Amino acid sequence: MSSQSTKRKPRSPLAVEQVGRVPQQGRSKASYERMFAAARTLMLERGDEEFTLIEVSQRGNVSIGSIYLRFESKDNLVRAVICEALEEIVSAEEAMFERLADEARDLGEFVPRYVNDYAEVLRVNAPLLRLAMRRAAFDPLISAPGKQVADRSAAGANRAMLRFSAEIGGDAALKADSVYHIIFATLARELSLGSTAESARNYDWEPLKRELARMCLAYLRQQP
Amino acid sequence: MSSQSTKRKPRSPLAVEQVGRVPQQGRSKASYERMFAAARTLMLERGDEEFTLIEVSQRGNVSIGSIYLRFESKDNLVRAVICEALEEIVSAEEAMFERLADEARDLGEFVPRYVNDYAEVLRVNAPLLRLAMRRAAFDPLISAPGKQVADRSAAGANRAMLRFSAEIGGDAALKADSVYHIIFATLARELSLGSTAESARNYDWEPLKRELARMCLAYLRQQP
Amino acid sequence: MSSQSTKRKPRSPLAVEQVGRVPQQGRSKASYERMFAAARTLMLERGDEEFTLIEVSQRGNVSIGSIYLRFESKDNLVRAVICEALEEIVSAEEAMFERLADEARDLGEFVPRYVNDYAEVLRVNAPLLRLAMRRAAFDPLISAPGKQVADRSAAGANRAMLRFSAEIGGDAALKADSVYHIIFATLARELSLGSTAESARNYDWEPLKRELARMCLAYLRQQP
Amino acid sequence: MSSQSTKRKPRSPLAVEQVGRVPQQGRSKASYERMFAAARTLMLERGDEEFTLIEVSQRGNVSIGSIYLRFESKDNLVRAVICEALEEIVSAEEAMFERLADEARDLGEFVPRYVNDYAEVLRVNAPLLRLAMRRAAFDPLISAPGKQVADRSAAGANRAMLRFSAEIGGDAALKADSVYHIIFATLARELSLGSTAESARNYDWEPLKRELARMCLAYLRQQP
DNA sequence: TATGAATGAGTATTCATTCAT
DNA sequence: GATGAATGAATACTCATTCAT
Repeated sequence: MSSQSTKRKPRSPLAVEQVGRVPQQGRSKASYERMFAAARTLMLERGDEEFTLIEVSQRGNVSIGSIYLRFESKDNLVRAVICEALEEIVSAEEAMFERLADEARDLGEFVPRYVNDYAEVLRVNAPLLRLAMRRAAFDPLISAPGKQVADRSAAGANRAMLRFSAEIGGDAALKADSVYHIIFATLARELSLGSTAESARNYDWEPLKRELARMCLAYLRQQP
Repeated sequence: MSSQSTKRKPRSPLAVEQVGRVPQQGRSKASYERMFAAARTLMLERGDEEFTLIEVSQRGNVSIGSIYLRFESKDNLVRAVICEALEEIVSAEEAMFERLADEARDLGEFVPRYVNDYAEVLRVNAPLLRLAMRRAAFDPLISAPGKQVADRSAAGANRAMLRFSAEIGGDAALKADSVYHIIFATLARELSLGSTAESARNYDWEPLKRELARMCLAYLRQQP
Repeated sequence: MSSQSTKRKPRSPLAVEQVGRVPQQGRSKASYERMFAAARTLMLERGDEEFTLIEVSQRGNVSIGSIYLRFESKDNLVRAVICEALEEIVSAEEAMFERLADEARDLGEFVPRYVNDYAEVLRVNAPLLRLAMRRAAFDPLISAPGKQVADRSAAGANRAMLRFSAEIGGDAALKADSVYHIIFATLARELSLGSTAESARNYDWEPLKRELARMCLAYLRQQP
Repeated sequence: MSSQSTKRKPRSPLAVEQVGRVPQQGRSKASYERMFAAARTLMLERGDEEFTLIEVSQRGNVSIGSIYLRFESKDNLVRAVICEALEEIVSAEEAMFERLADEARDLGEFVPRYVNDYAEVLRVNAPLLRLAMRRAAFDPLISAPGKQVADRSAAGANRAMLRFSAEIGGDAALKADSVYHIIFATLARELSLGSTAESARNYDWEPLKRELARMCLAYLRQQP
């Protein structure tokens, strides 16, 4: 009703906000940003738990107490960093789907572009996404929003593909869903989302994406 | 086949041996087995580092000192357990390929069976494989043998598929390799071999395998 | 009796006032009351130090700074609450002695009534009295007024008993003083005023009071 | 049956032993003694929790880890010290009762001696007994053995008095029990067992004991 | 060989108090 | 007067590794 609800974009489509309150005022905000950034940097350098609050305090130039003023625990600080990354991914995907909707006129155009663009979204966010997935394995406060992100992703991809259902032979919904899973699994693996053994991939990234798209297209178009 | 296989049983096709010496004699061997088994059990219960050498000592009924006599460090003990699991996987895969060679007469028979059987091999070994992949992300002494296992796996799959290269349209080698990667990625993801966020998968396992096989077949058979 | 009692209501017969200034005006006073009440409640719930000024600030709806404006420290806030309780005890005892003076006509009437009524006064104030005694063990700012309360108590009891000195055999003053000490010690113990090990007393309260009175009477009346 | 059960005095009549294992061998034992003594000293200097494990480690010349080898936690270390004190009190009381049994021929001899001797037992052990009683207020692992000690004490005193029941007028058992409670309460209070406000007692100790004994005797002998 | 007691560095968290606004 | 965000010192506990016996 008020101006509030009309102007603002709905912050966080994820149920993620509860972890750490963002202060709104100037100095406060700045100190919040510093500790958040310090934590983020350290997490990227070392892994999601391999850092000390003392380090955050020193790098971020904030007192230990300040950290506890915003985040109830080290865990919550870690979660906040991860959740922010999840939100960024959601935004990036949304932008990607909008772009694809304009550009792709048929399945043959859509699939390769989707594979490429989605790969790019994941690649850009891979470092924190890796931490997110690792942590989701044991932390429900990460697996829940993580699941949301994954579901959105799947839903977006399915919706996009089903715009071309006329081109799809057989059970279009089933095929689209399978395609999404296989694409995500392949890209995730290539980006070592899930910390794989062969992290230093020597298999070529570009050919894989191309063949992956071909495979999906062949499958989608195939009549039963 | 090689001279290697005639003289002694081919212990560890992997370059893994440096990690912990297996004593050949009775009492020593028994105590080695006990500490190894205790560590393996604890790793499966809690994760690859979430146990204490004291716990190994108690459960395995061996002294702390004994453990250090066989394994230079806790890390090496963990590595030994993981490497043994990798070897088991290699064996299981070899058995699988032999079986498939007898049973599958054409690509249409081979691909679905391979997907199924490989899925089973991975599923059975998933718990330790998960630990292996997690650890490989930061421990070169695991990522190296892990890479070997992966390469063997890929090579085996490629070789098997190329027996039917006549049925494959276009660049058979490229396609086979792509297929292998995509199958592995999809199965690995489904088994959470990389600790994914959506660990409690609600997507159906059986349909995915079926569609995965269809996709691969459609792709392989497709003429350029 | 004295000039003191005519001009103003005898606020605090104890040398306790230094601890926290009570503001006289409306809003200020109200906020003082709220923080005081919040502290008192928390102390009764958790013990005299087991609460946080942040909790006082939240429950009492006052800012941390306000608390420091009235009380120089957390310790002083605690002291203020305890001292108020001591004053209440003094009032209750004075009322009790006035009542007893009217009702008790001889030693045989006085002693049992005194034991009963004093027990009641202590019982009602036991929760904060317990905190007072605990703290007096190490805080001179509590032990001093605590001593005053105890001395008043002893003096009142002695004075009352000595009204019946004709009935007392031998050194009436010594006997009265001894009786007071023994009565207080026994009641205090029974009320766990001093945090005793056997806090859940199973010994019966009523018989003890009766026998305690008998013991005191037998002693007081006994000729040397 | 074995020599074990005949030679050894039954260690710890209290169910207290579970808190911290006493090592039996030389060097181990010595280090145990050092950390125990250091903790005891610190507790007497500062109170039962007002010390740091680092201090124990330094004063006792043992590593922090060693402390945790014997005591699972700081709390358990504190408990062990307190429990040992409780056991000493039990021994001292037993010795006292044996002595009194030989010396006291009638109630008139027994009561004053008992008051004196019991006062001495409590006085000697007062410092740790104070800590014991304080802690018993919130720690069941102390209140339980504390209750045992108190019950033994009461039972011993009752038994001793009832040897002279012929001299006691009326309900001897009730009177004896009342006398015990009142004596203990009075002595405990005088020794500030329970951290009293007037810790620096100026009332005379000796007269109180004398009058306390008189009071009890007058009461016990009084015919109903 | 085998033992297992001893070591001690390393870290998340709390909360009374201050002081810029 | 009033506020409440910021401070930072202080402390129990873990566990891989060593080495005297």
